[in-house]
Amino acid sequence: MSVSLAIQESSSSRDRILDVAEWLFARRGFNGVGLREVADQAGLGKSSLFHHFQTKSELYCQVILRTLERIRAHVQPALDSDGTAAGRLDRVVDALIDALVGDPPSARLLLRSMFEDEMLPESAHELPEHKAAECETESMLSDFGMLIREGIDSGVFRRVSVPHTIQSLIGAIVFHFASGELGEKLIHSELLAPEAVAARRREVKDLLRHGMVAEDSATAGEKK
Amino acid sequence: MSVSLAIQESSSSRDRILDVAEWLFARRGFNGVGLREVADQAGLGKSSLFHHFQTKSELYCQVILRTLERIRAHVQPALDSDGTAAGRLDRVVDALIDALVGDPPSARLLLRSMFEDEMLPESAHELPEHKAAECETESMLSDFGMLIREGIDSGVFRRVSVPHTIQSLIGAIVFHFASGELGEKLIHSELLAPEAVAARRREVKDLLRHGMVAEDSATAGEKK
DNA sequence: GTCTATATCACGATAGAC
DNA sequence: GTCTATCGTGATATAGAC
Repeated sequence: MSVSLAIQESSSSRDRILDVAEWLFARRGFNGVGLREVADQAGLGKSSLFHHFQTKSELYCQVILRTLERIRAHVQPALDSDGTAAGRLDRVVDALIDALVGDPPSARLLLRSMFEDEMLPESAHELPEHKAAECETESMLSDFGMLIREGIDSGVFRRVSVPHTIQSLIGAIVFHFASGELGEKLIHSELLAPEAVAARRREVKDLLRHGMVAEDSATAGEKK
Repeated sequence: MSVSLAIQESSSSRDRILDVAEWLFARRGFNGVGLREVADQAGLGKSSLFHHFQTKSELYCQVILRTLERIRAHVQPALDSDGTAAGRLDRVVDALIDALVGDPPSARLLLRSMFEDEMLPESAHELPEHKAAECETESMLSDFGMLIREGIDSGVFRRVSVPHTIQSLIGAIVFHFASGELGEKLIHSELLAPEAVAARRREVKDLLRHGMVAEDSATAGEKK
């Protein structure tokens, strides 16, 4: 309906295909999307796709890789910024949310890609795009980990488990923006509405800072 | 390989089909699973499935519903328990983790089901199993919300956003156990290994209690 | 680069014997 | 309740004209 639209009329066929495929793969997954539908929405015949991408897997992997690189581009300045680990983590959270909001299908696409690897054909795992995507993922998770580790070592953060904290961050951020109808029913708003995005930023960062417990200054150390 | 196995030889055909389908749908999604494969692994011919389930959609919806009901059965006692909202929330977290760990495919299955609804055929949305599953989901989210609301009203929790906190909880808990290879690479352990599960319980509950910041008793109120 | 036409295959579902 | 056989469809991918 109003979901898939425009996509830019003045771009190259290749970019139009990638844009259409990104939306479709995000909403219905690798196996749920037919190249016929991609071709139609990109304004081409089905066979024309194979002049731009040799296989469906290659198209898929290029979509994933492009999304990861966009996120990296958003997050890198925050990682490189100055200040305490806590301040930088806040900026990373903001940058990650910026990236996901600026590329609406990306949250779902990434969440799906995390557990749809095994339903790609064997051959897809040999594609350079696939390996590059894996590498980019590892690299970003590693950078997040180093930031958290630095925060612990400098005494700014508790002695959290670094990998578990990364998992919680991904869960709290990426999952939220991937949650679609379920999330929108919960928050009674579109996930990408400006106030909803602002609220999400605030809630995630406050949760990271204070947890859920009220007035921990007064009762800290007493509980547990 | 070592993933799909045994499944109980002494159960009814119907239960074997449900068990096999649960594993397969969890790993590859609705469109990624063929009834041929379900039948093979259940030890039946493909056509025999249609004597137990009229359509693939019906099989899928019954798998989802069964999973939701198992989770409800685990979580209900925690919701009904006594004590502060904080204590009950801890028990709910534990119960939810118990449920996900006790039914290994369930985390992925649920995460997938949250955004695979729209790739089911139209007819599936009219199935009683589908409506029951939607109802069960809403009901459980509502119960979580009431618990958090009560914690805020009684002054135990900060004035968090209830729906956003639910989203963070789902993200931190369900996503983690659905994250598969990615999560296992991060934590350097199988997700369901007892120590890994114990660590996850601890990390999630500590994050809810204290956030990430160290020694908030000393610096509370100074930041922001 | 894009098209039409087609090859090949797997899918969900049905019919009907046993 | 399970089977074999089959129908109709839509998938990825290819061949080759324009």
